Amino acid sequence: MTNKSAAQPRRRASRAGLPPRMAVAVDLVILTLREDTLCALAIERGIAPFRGRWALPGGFVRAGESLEAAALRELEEETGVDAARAGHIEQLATFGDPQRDPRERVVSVAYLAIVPDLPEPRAGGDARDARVLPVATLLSGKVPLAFDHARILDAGVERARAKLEYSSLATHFCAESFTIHALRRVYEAVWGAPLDGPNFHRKVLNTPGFVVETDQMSSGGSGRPARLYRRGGAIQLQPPLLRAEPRAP
Amino acid sequence: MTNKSAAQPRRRASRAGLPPRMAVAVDLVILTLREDTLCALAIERGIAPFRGRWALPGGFVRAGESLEAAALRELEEETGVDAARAGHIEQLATFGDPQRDPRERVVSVAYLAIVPDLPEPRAGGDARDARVLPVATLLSGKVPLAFDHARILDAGVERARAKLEYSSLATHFCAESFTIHALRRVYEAVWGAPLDGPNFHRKVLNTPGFVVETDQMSSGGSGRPARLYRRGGAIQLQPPLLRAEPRAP
DNA sequence: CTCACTTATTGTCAGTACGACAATAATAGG
DNA sequence: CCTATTATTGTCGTACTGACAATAAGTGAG
Repeated sequence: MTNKSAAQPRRRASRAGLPPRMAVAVDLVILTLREDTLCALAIERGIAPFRGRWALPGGFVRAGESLEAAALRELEEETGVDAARAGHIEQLATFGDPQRDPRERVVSVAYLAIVPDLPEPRAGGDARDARVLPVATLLSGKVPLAFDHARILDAGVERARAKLEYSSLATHFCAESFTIHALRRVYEAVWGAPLDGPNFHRKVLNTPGFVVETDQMSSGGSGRPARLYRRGGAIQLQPPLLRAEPRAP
Repeated sequence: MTNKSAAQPRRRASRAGLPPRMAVAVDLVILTLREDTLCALAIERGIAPFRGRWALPGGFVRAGESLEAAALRELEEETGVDAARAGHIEQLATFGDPQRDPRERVVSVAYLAIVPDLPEPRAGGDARDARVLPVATLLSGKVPLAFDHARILDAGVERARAKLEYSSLATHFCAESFTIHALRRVYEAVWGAPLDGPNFHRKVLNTPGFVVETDQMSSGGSGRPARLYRRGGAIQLQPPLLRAEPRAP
């Protein structure tokens, strides 16, 4: 050890000269609504490590491929959904604990994707099975997730919850056109709390650029038909749709 | 192209077997207030590439070192501020464009740090100079930043602006104890807009857990002495301190 | 010591937004 | 035609907001 400082008079030499190389992966939190329940795509791993455990879809970033491109490629590989059909995709956070992958150092950049009407996935590649499962099930601990994927999923769900307040993210859970009621069910599913129908209705319509009216109405259901709306141009909601805390009497 | 699928019967084989390794770095957006102006720490690079250009402080992640540990280590190396004295540090985003570093593929995880009373930095290591410069100057384009650091800095400033609304981040720009006026100057500097003093005062005191009263008063200035407060336990502000849009008459 | 000046803090007030909930509208099914 | 069901609009009291006036409590000049 005595030769260490002698060989490296500049204390940063080892860092600047020889940074360690690491594998870089992307993992995806793909959220969708199934029967008014917030669900995420999960993969049953067919190979070690964590063989047989559920995990988030993901894979390694290729040489010359941007992080976003890797995320979109994985999204399409695992779900068949291309970038156009994905409602929304954004970077979530990066997880780089030295021990998070038992094989070797892997730094994983997590992405959050929202897909309306996610098709039933098919297993393929390293996956033994692939399913859309309720987020509550995946986070309950009864089905332990591989790696640190429980933390990643939790971060994704929290991000979605927060962004519903001040962005138009909720519309990306819906199809091209939707009713205000459907939009409210998105909020209720993601937040896990009921909202007052009439007040929600008014707030959405009073938020400029959130939704735009179409001349079509919903059909088929029981009760009065509802007007259909499309996503408006707004990205940020002004004013935000804050989570209501019940008023004290 | 015809031999591509023939050579790889399993389309994932190359990915699962041989992920490319990349250098992983952390870059820091270190924000502080100097004379009511939002400033960031910048380094004048002493080595190629971008020699002579200003850049954000940062460095490579070491083997066996977590991302957060690398960020804290760089923070201390560049400013002498240890984790305890840093008001706040959080992961910002990860930048991984294949071309962002001309030498080789480098994936950089950016961190946002808030430091009250940032000491005047000293140049060292690869840096020819180190200074605390106004964010407006750094983002004006007059002093082009190295790599994609302008984007990173912009992301950091935007994060800080957003978080002032719904978190107690602003208190981390202040020293241990501070006046409401000082807190307001933080908001005004970061948002770049003046706020109404009396209304701000009331809002801060009506937000539970934002600040806690001390029994001390400010001294020395002209005018009535102000009560000193400390950071409260709240992390999220409920209700949030929304950026006021001027009321239409 | 008194007064002008400066800054901190509290008050006032009208307009607005919100949550709770009532009322009305529009369809389907019997 | 009647009822059940859902959509949409109204009502109302409270709370909050922004604009700004008023008061409190120091400093420094003379």
